[in-house]
Amino acid sequence: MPVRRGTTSSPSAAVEEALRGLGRNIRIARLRRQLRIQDLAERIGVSRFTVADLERGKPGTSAAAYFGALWALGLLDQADELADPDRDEEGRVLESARAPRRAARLRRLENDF
Amino acid sequence: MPVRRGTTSSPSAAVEEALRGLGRNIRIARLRRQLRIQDLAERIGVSRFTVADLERGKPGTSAAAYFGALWALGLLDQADELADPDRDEEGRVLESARAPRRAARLRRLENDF
DNA sequence: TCTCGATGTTGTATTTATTCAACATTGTTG
DNA sequence: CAACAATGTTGAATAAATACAACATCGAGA
Repeated sequence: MPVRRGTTSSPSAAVEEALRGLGRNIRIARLRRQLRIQDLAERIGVSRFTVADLERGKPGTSAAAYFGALWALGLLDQADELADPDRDEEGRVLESARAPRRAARLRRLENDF
Repeated sequence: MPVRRGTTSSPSAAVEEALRGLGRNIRIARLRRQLRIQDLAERIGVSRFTVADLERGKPGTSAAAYFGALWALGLLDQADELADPDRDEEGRVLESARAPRRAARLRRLENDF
């Protein structure tokens, strides 16, 4: 009986789409820099097959391969903004709604939201 | 003799750092939403161990796991900007400075690295 | 203190990614 | 057209990710 393997067997459509888009962008950036797949692979430290996979947006390929490609293309700094807490408006709202700014020290919270 | 495995054996320091940062951001976003590791894992479709790995920034973890976490947290749309060709100034300059389309010739030009 | 829930840690089994060779396909240039 | 370069494709071997159980740790309450 095959063990359930959610990651690669059925990632959500949104994730697949996002990874395909990222792969396309990486390929465009590589071509603009006139690098062969082999060149990019050597800079990252993987085989040309892995680079080909990642340019197709293969979900199971390691995050290090994708980020390594960004690094080799001089685009890694853009990754710092991903899920940046300062830009996570929803998260900030949720947090501040449950952790009052000042008046929480006098008595413990009794509301259960 | 062990086969060379660049991806996970020695990703560049910049990539490791970027992935650790992404993992930290994902963890903060999860905590703000009051989700347990287990909750996030179920939404993504992986085990709690994989989520724990990705929050530590483990390089070898699949891109689908990272992106799945972003998706589960409602942060996946930010990934569209990654390596966006429209924002790749260097790439655009390189391309416009040259007429042809594909990376066909030029093997003597990139001797850096 | 004790219990409980969440998370960390470790060892193992299974599934998968990764690599590579060989060959096919495509595109470019002479 | 012919030759070459880049990339695509397939099948097999190996290394690694993933899942899981079991146990440890840690903090919050009662």
